[in-house]
Amino acid sequence: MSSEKEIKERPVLNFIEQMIEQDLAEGKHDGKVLTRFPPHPNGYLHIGHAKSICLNFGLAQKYNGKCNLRFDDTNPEKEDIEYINSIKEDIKWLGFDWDNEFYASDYFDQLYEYAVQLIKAGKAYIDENSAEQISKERGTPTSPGKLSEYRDRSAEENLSLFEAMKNGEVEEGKRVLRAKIDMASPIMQMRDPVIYRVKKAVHHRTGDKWCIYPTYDFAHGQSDAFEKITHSLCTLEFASHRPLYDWFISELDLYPSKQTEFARLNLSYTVVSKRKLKELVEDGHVEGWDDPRMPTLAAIRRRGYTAASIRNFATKIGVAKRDGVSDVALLEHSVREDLNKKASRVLGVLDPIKLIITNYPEGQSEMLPAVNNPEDESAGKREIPFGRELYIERDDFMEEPPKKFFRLGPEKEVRLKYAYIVKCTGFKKNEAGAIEEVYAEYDPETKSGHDTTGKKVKGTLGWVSSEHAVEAEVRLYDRLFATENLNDIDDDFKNHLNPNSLTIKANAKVEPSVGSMKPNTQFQFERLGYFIIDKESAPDKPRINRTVSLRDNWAKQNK
RNA sequence: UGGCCUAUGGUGUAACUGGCAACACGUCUGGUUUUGGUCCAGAAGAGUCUAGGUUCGAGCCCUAGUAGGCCAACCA
Repeated sequence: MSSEKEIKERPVLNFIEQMIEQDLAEGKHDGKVLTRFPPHPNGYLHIGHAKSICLNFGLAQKYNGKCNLRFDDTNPEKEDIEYINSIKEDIKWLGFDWDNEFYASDYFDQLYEYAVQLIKAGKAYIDENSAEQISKERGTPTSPGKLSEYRDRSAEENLSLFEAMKNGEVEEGKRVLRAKIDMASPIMQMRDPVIYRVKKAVHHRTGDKWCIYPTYDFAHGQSDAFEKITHSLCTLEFASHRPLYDWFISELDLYPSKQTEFARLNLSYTVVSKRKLKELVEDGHVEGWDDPRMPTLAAIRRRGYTAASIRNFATKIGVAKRDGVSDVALLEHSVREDLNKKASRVLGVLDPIKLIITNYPEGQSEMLPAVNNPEDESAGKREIPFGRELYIERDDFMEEPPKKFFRLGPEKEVRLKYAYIVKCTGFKKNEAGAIEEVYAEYDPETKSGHDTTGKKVKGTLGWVSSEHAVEAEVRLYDRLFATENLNDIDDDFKNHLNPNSLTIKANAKVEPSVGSMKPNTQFQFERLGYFIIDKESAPDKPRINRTVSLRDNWAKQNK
């Protein structure tokens, strides 16, 4: 019995946690765990980065370690300070804080010294071939490369040539520093990789101090080592760089940080690639990087996803080496789960039609108490106005309803949430044949909370008093793409965009309390979904974004 | 004529390191409900890529295949 219990309670560890616990058990790194999140400040963070952030910061928390934020800024041509700020904002929003804020550029001096050291040891040389020539001589994965004609220069000559590079005496593309390793290696990265190149660009931090910059391979591993990172986690595509990562650590006798690769996140019905996202923005398929349909953290936040829901999602998808596609349904489940407990409920009508209670006195209205959150009693109550003329959802009335339709139709009875039971007595159509008004009679004895009739109805409808309603613009978002797995296609991914990813309900009617909500307030429109007041909402006409719809068994049945 | 990685329900992960394949999402039933939400109860769905081998016993180990991914930027 006890063993059975132990099994159940045994924590499920991913392969990285298993490795760390083994390292800890063996007393490696003095029992320390130091990770880092190393973004390249050349774009906005997306949900895939969130996985990495949760992993790196989460590991540090779990094992009482630390996690650095390090900007991998080795290419001044592509980087921008704007991105640095947005990256920091996103990480903080996700609920994490870094131990140190570092930049690869902090290490440029040291890196330069290491390059010199390599040259002196005969382990690096200046190549004067063009990029094209170098590429050609590198060979292919199945055939060995050719030795560069410059490979065997003396250390002295390399040194002075390198110094000339550093001093700005060399044009871009004319000379590079290469590590001298093995041009026949089956690992392409080991075929004398370029480790320094000339770039006469102003760096956002070092200004014009340098006109040569280290490549990723010469900067990343060393930066890890300088910071004494114990576990350097990166995505699968860097696996073939690991031998080189280790080579530098060994040749330069550095702290033995260990690189471990895990599968990046793929999400169904969207793309998670900076390049592709950029294309969507630039081609105008979305309104910007924070268009709520985008998988960027800025967009997700604007859409109304909570940080907790993203963290929970990251936990649920786990970490492994096999690359697959996670289901957005799990992401959606994660927000619903979080918001169900936190979001206040309000009434709103997206696609309004009039409902007139013909036996309710004209000019009269009353305030009715409504529960703010049935999942959280402490959220309290509020009062909402009821009157003779209401708006209800167009979908909630059918002229010829099927038997399982629990809403309004001729002769049908429903409860108006927090109010009365009403019975439909008729309706009016316009010339086009669309329903314009629905008529009903209410039973005063069925007032919510005071119903003495014992009457039972199958359906409950949301409504808004037309006299008191606030008009709002509601944006309904659907999946950005119509294709589930965008990795499987062989045509342009933009052909798979979902044409209905955005629906704007320009004249939604919402209960008065919504009118005074501040931007970024989240709530549930009962029976409809979770929503957020957009950050650019206008006070006179709220702009509201739908985060996610509620699960809807009725809609499912009717598919 | 290469190297590295991966393969478990529809999806994502587990399987105490060799002992009846589990959890979550999704799907489907039923119940509760003044949200067709939540919640509760339950069901279906894989025999672990294939073929051999080791073993009393293999998803885990070995061999050979197969399939997929990554590697040939002066990107990261």
